[in-house]
Amino acid sequence: MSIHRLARDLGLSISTVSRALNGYTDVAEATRQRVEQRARELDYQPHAVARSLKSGRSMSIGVVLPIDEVGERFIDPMYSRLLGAVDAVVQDKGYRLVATTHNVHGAEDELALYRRFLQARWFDAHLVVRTRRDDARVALLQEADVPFVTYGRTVAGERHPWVDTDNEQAFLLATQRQIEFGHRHVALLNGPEVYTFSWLREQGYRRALETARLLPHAGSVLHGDPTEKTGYAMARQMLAQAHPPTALLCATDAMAIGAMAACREAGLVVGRDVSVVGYGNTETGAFSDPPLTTIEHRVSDNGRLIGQLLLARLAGRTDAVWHHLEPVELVPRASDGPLAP
Amino acid sequence: MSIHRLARDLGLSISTVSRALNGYTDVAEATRQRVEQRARELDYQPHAVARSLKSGRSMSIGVVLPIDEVGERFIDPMYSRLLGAVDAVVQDKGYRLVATTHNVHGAEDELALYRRFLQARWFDAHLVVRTRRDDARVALLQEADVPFVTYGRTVAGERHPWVDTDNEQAFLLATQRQIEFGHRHVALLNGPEVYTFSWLREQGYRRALETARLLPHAGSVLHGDPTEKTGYAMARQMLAQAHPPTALLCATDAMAIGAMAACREAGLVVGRDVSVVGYGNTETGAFSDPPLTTIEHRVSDNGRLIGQLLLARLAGRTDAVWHHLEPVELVPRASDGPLAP
DNA sequence: TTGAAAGCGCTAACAC
DNA sequence: GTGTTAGCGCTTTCAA
Repeated sequence: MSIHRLARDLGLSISTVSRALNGYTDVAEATRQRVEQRARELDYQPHAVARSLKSGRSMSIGVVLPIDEVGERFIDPMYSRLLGAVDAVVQDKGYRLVATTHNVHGAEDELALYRRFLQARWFDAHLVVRTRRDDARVALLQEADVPFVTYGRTVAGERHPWVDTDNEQAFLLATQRQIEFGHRHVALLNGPEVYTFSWLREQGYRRALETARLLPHAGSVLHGDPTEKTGYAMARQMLAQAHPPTALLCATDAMAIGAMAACREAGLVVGRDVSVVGYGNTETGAFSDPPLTTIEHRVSDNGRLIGQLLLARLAGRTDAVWHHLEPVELVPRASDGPLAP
Repeated sequence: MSIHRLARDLGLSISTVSRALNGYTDVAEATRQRVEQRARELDYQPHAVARSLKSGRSMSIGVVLPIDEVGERFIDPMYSRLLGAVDAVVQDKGYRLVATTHNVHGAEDELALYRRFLQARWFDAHLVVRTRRDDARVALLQEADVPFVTYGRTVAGERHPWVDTDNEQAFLLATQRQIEFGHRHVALLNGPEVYTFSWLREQGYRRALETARLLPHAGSVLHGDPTEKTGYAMARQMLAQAHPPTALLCATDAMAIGAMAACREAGLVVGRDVSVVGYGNTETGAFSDPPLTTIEHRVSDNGRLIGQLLLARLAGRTDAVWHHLEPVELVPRASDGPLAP
């Protein structure tokens, strides 16, 4: 059903039909009624592509989701919550958040993918996740002058809108807590080094140690994928040291689940012999044994704010709040505790 | 950079440029070289929307992902693996899998969303996930005569392409195993009743009981969201019965994690006093305490096959294998075992 | 081998 | 208040 057929059916010109349907005032009320009625009956929907070509806007916002090396899994399930919240907000203005995947080890590199999207004008705006400190995607988007918001900061942060959780504060809190528990050797099982969030978390960790006049032990910071498997492997490596750490701070709850398994395997009781802390406050952590001490980072709130920022940019507004650092909260549970004497 | 500007820059007509770039043979080789060279230099990309309007194809495949009641989370993280695999396959033919979300409790119902997509011709093909036995989306897609593949079966299964895991066999295996362990009261903590997979799993469960000449106890099948929280709540309810079950089969690993927490809370040792089995073979289950006995269901293989089926349908081929029931495998670990005497 | 021109379905300026 | 018409950027027929 095209506007052409609808117009013919009604004995009107297509322009009149178009105007009736798009809320123009210079259409007789009776005509509008008739058109709307018939459009509903015939289940008419304007052809999205044709409308886009004419208007120059696709009414969709793109986000590229990273897939890990085996091409089988979004790096972190929390993206689900983030995207759901963004979508809910932008929907009100007729926009749609559409997600595509990028296989980290696929043929095309991520930057080329962005370039294609930008030049083909696929999206009216972009959401960039999993930022790097020096992020080429940001440079690309800035150059193309297309609206975008990043989830996570970059070194160019003052020149683009971003929303982020306070990663530094999160690991400052977690580290301080272990120090207060009497731990002197605290290890950080961090995420991949290239990402801003990993860098910030390490900053928080180091700052807490410094404040307590502790020196980070050699080899007490490891980097790797935020998965159970990696958390397990890292924890094993840590515990095999001559002087193993007594507290393990993990970049995600998933890593902490893996780390706890390694501790059990080494005959340690988590929460008594060794402290383990996660990040993300997932349900899994809440129901693990022992329940996982973790960091709550309100992903949905971040998503909603990102949605609002995107809408503001799409509306050409530059006066909206450009940056938001979401505070975090430590959720104390049973996986950490005082250093055993 | 439009084809117009590129043509002007080259001193050629846009039609010649178009043909040179699209592999037509009636273009002088020298001209083609020159055009391709310059296009690369100027980083020309055809406008995706314009091309779509002309060709009638968007080169994208849509999938609508369900978001749960709080609008914050894809119902199941395994979708990530599925979509990654599908995307990897269809990319080879220039297609792109794009995911949009649907909030189960949002303003617009899912069917209306599909109707909009179909009439606006957003996608060349659709992937339908989380099927119901009588699925209105399937009827809609069939009526619209647009290529689609479902992940999961429907009652109309013989008339549309689908890929599914053998849910029935999975729970037949899991139930049989408990019966062999000596359990006589096996409970099923199932997913939401409306979905085909829940129905099939219950079929498998009942079939195993019947074969062993056991009657399912009253109230030994519950339905709910596939989350840790729900698994926990259901298990609590089960264990509070006068004659509680000694084995709990869960629709997902996440539910099983929750169920195990409830067992611990009731003072039961999982794997000794009570059996718990999950489904999905997630990393979390592998590293839980005790490690979770579960069902492996090769999501990525399914995704690859779905991709191939979609491509076949998009190419107008109807001779391709239309249905695929992927076999499952039970992964024995320590969360279940012989009935304590 | 190349260029002119039609047209995909729609919106919006302009004419009546 | 309504119709005619010119594009949006591209592909593809047709004529040269």
